[in-house]
Amino acid sequence: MSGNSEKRGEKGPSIADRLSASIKDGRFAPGQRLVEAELTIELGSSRGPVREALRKLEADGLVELVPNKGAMVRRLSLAEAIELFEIRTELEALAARKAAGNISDTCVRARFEAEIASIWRDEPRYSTASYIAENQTFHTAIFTASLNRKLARLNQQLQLSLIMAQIGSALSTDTVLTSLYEHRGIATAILDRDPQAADRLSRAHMRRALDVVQSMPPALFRRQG
Amino acid sequence: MSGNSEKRGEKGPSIADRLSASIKDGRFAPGQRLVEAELTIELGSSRGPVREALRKLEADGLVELVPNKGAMVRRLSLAEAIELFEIRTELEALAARKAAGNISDTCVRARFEAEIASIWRDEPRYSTASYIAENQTFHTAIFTASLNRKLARLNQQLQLSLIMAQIGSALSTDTVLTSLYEHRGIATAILDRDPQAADRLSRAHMRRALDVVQSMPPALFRRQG
DNA sequence: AATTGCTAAATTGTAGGACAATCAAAGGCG
DNA sequence: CGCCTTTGATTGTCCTACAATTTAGCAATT
Repeated sequence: MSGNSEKRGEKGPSIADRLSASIKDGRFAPGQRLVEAELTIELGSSRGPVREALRKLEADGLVELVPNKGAMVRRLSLAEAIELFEIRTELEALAARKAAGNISDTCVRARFEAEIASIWRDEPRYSTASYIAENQTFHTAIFTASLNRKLARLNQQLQLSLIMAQIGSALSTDTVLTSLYEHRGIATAILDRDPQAADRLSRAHMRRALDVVQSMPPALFRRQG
Repeated sequence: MSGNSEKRGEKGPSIADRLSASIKDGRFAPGQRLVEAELTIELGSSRGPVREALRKLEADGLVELVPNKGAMVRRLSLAEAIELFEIRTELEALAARKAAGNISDTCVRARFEAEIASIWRDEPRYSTASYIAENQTFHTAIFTASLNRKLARLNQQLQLSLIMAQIGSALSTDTVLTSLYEHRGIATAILDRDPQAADRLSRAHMRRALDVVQSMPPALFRRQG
């Protein structure tokens, strides 16, 4: 029953990676059920690996797993989004402080500058999708520069991508522009080796982003929060 | 090949729970290899569930999974322990602040007081093992009182239990006593609805605990860190 | 003697089939 | 109309088998 035989020879991305990509792309919509048998066919694999992949994605917070019911693409309630923002505020501020402390290292600085280069572009951001990607890249760059691997891993688990996927469509160009300016401020503080400013600006950025999220139409979130 | 047939009727703890308990108890030593076939016999299950359990424990940071090599009980390097402390400091301070803010709620207060009751006992702590358990209970109580479920889940993933299991044997009674007094200070600040004090005392507690960890013999940690 | 190369064993990764356990909906009955 | 039973779908688990990979041991060469 191996409909596709093209994957024998190559070591392509793992099952979990492919599923993860499908979710982030929106190919699987939030709330959609993920039936093991279907994924087995879709991914050309067997139930064992599919189950393991689902467990991994659950740990990453991308899917919700209900015993004896199955898996579905996770959809955050407003309350959950707020909880995530609270945590993220602290971790992001910590990462920004540490990044500012590490930025004297030539290697760290070079990599950081390269990764955030796109924020200095002045052309307006027409596509919210591309802004979401840029936003993700920027925040990840800070966590990378913190040189705390566990912190960088937690960044993945805090589902910024999920939140953005849920509210992204409702972002105004104004919001995007403000966010961009704040990014520049944070980046400048880090490059200036100013941990205090990096901490302060990072927290201000998160607070404003939370305000934006809270002003979104409730329909974007799962009810019962 | 079901050596044990006692689990058919009852819904006892899951495979992952039993493995997790075995690791935290120290029945499986840090660094020990966990071979799927052996666990299959030991747990009276089959390879499928065992593999899924190992994946879950990896996500919780209890075991290390190397592709095509297998699983081993995780052993932290000193650098990893320090990274975890950095993160934990921020999250614990956040949890303490929020707990202090929520403690006016009668329900939250009652539960919190019940869970931390043991810290008011004045008898000396002879057994480090029981102190480790008491310590874990105390910190978990704070995270619970924060009413941020994601935060409570992260608490589990920050492997306080692993760190304690590694260094526990080398703890002095002096250290234990100091820690106990600091716990009382934090608890008092929370019960007094004083977020600022809870934040400050929590950070001080973590800083001192980190100092203790850093003064431990390096042999307790995995090298290459 | 040390190093290299090869074979063999051990272990993981995956496939596929089978069946019990559980949940959700459909239908029958008072 | 509401409650109960049945039925179907899906997950949870077990089993076997085999390919892929790593590890260890042995042999041969330098």
